[in-house]
Amino acid sequence: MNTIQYALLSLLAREPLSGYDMKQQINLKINPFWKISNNQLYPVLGKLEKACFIQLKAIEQDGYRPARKIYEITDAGLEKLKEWIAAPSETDVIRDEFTVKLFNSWLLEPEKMINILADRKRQHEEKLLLYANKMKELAVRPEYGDIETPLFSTAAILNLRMGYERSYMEWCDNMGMLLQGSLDQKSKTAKL
Amino acid sequence: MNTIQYALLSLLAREPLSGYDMKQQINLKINPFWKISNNQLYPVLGKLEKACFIQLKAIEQDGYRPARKIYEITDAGLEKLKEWIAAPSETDVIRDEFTVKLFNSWLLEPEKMINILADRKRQHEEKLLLYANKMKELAVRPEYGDIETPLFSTAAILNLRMGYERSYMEWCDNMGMLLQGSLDQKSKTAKL
DNA sequence: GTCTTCATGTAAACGGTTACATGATTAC
DNA sequence: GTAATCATGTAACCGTTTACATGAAGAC
Repeated sequence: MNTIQYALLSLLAREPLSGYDMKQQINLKINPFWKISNNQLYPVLGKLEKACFIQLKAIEQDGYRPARKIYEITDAGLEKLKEWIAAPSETDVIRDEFTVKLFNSWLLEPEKMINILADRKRQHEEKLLLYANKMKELAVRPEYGDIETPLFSTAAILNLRMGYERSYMEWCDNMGMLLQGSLDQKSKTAKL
Repeated sequence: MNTIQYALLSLLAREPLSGYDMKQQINLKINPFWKISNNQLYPVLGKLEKACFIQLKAIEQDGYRPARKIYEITDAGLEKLKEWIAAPSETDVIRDEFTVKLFNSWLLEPEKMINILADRKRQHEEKLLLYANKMKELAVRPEYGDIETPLFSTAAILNLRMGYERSYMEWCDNMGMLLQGSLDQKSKTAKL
């Protein structure tokens, strides 16, 4: 059992869903947390069904549209999931392409680097706004604040990711100022 | 060309290295930024050599030890690397197993969750200390502060990761207090 | 006598991405 | 008439992990 399989169980622990729904939720709604493609999704659903952690609940047909295979989690699946979440996790290696580029920033003219940092900040600001908007949507729901509802967990993830985006933005600012300061000093020395 | 190949070029842009050295630097020294296994490393080195982005500089033999194949970056490789770092990057999806577990925190007793959060905070504190120590090592070097040296880029990555660890720790604290507050209120109501 | 380090490499399997396929409908 | 949405699925490939192999020296 790998993380993506537990992610699917996590979704079904909240409500019965079709494969299509799960993909949407992972890629869009729960976007801060994982990603999945069709090719992974359908075989993995098959595996989970074979292992009796999920089962087909219904097949919905809405007019001309393709049939929707709705899955639900089984008792065994819920048990498996609960076991997993209680087990300790290592901190994962963050593989961020930008960091590798940053490792080479000394090869770049400071002026270019300042622009790249400004761009980068904008990207993280966008994400922050996205999360903030999702948070606003959650805050008006009546269960908001109740720690025993799924909503609480979703809000917790959003909070975590908002903290990440804010710290990234702060870093962009600091780096930008550092480089700018270095440039200013250089032009001063050149004048003298 | 994928990120790991550019990561190897990045290392060779600083100094000639053997495959073994590169693995050590990626997995240990530059731990905050990527990871590589033998199976990926040696075929990828072969590819880079074939593409003429790196070349064999020397074969060192130190007594009984296996021969070290020292590689260096070519002009073409440096050019390719510079092109890449100037090109814009998307923000990568952060795949963190813990986040998926967090998505299920509503299934867990708050007491257990409080413990998990305390553990998690400890993990990130350890990483923060690790980065802080590396930073101290860099700070005493004479080139420190000069934005045109590799050291500056390394320090920038450490700064970024330290910000990440700090924001994670802060979030752990906030989440812990929220849960604790909710528990206290519950026991109060129970007494009345 | 077993474990670790140095240094190269390979085999097999799993995880994940990109692209394609179907077929009806709605939107521009 | 082209593109997007809904909903399932497959083929081929690339990226990554785990495990194994060699062989000599030094540490416990």
